[in-house]
Amino acid sequence: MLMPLPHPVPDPVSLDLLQSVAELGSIRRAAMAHHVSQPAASMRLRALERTLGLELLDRSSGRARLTPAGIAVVEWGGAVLDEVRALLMGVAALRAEGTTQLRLAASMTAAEYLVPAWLNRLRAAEPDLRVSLQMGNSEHVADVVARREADLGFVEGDTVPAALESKVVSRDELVLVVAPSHPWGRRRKALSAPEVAATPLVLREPGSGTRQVFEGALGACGLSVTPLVELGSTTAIKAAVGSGLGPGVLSRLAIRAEVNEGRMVIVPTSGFSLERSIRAVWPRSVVLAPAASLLLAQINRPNVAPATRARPAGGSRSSDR
Amino acid sequence: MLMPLPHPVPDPVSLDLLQSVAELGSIRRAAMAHHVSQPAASMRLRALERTLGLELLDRSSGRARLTPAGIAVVEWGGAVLDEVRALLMGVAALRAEGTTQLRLAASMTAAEYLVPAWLNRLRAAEPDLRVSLQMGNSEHVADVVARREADLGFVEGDTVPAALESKVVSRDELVLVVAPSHPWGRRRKALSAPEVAATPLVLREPGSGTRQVFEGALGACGLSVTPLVELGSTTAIKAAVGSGLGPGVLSRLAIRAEVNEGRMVIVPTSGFSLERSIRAVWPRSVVLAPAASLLLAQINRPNVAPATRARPAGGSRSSDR
DNA sequence: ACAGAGGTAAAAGGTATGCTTATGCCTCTG
DNA sequence: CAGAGGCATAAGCATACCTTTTACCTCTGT
Repeated sequence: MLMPLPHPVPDPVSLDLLQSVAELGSIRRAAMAHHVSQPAASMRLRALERTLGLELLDRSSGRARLTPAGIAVVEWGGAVLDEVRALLMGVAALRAEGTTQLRLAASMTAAEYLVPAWLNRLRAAEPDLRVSLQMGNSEHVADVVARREADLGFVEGDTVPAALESKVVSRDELVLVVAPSHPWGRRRKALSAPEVAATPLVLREPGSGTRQVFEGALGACGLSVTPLVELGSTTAIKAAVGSGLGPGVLSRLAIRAEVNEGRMVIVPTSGFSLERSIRAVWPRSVVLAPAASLLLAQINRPNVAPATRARPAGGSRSSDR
Repeated sequence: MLMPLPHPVPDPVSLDLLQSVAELGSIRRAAMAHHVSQPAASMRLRALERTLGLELLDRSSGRARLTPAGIAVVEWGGAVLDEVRALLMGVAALRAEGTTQLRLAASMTAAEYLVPAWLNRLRAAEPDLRVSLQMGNSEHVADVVARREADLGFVEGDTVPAALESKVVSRDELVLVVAPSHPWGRRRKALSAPEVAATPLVLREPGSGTRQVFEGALGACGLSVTPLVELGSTTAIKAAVGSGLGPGVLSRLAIRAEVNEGRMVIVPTSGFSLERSIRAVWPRSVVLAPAASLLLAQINRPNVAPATRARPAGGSRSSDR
């Protein structure tokens, strides 16, 4: 089970303020940018230094200058703030009901793991674009798009209604994961379908989408699953697997961070496929809404470091800043 | 210039509490895990719902259950919390002075962008390992390691003292970046060295490491730089370039998030190289400290999704969860 | 050398937020 | 139908935060 956060937690607002100090070069200007008085900013920064136990600013020369530790905290805090912004983008989209220029509908997996990042990217090109997001299962999404209640949808799977145009934008796959301490944690040889079927697993409850996909894949081999425990949420499964209860089955997207940070290990399997595409879908016979086509372009333009470039060996998300 | 965070900012502690509700299935147990009373937890969660403007929990059935929006916020919040944890790992390492089992020394670039992720990974294998981190320029790091005041160091460049063993663990590179709105934002043809030298650029101040490297690379072509403005911090340059002031020169590691989210664009260049290795270094004639070799193993074990697997097209860090 | 400007810290007062304990209501279960 | 588990409300208290005012410090330019 994942531990709660240790007690002295830095406040995002204070980290943001420190960010502004780094950008603007003085506490006074940072305070103005945040619409607070200068003493308030000074106090916040001092409180931040106290909770972190580090001297972030050198005030001895009149003007406040960042210490080396301060520079590091600015960078690390920037990563925190980026995630906060992504969360806020997602929340704003979920909340927006009327007065939106781009109405999205997405399956749970796409909405949870992909959409906020895309929105964050879209914001760079169109800061004032209002976006709304509707979540549901893939059929619901296709339905909503077909009825023109959403401009663009994101669904899992390769079967889309004939009335919809579609394009693959990402992939997902269910994978078998264990805690690093598990005997399978260092296994290199792929597990066969019968071996997987014979193993008691931490699974979602019957009827859930991932459970159905998993049962279907094993069923295609004439096998059935043997649940160890059945839990109602992805997070609960992560916690159970992470605590060493047993192997679990989860979406690869859902455990990317855990795997990158070494908190979980993917066990290779063979003999059955749990891969699914994630597709953008939109009404055929209709011109794509301008904002929707812009979003699609943003998603597809691989404006990132070339794939030939090695990712840092550690590869954790924190290094992605 | 990067805008300050919008006003209603979710509290990490509340997000962590919501995480525990998702894991444990009830507000009461989440409250116990966080060592607060049940009403306090209930109030925090209600406050979180108010600030986000979303209904996260369905309390109508006695037991509190996550709504679809709640599930999404749990996942998005998890990304925030991972970054917070990485920051706390880094801060703890910076603060730790005595009583540590692993003493690290790292150049600024490595410490800012790589070390916290590695520490986060190390924590999964050895949760109780105490790590200390010292920051400095590459010569200082090599010095500290040679004097046995650190067990392991991370430096930039390919020249290491003969007394030290070394191993490449990552790469870095200075790149030319512009705002997406800049004419060069869509340029595909690489800029030549003379073109770069003729362009007024946003640069670090003379004497800084990145400035020296950049001047050296152009100097090797018989050219010199033409500064547009000179700023004292990476963050200030990011802000200036992002606001469209002009092209800037920064470490690729420093702008990974901005590029992934489309807030900045890397302009291809040719004719001069600004690449550098990042190497781990340790004393030759000495057995590597056990914790140090464990860390090295963690860094090198590519226990992540296979590189052959397509990353999500959007590729922002938020999608890395 | 000196005056002015810009920048930061300290003190005092008022407001708001958060936590705790005690208590009541609701919903499932047997 | 009774009991248990779980969540919300209420009252009281402590703490944290922001604001304004004031004072000290450090650079800069004449």
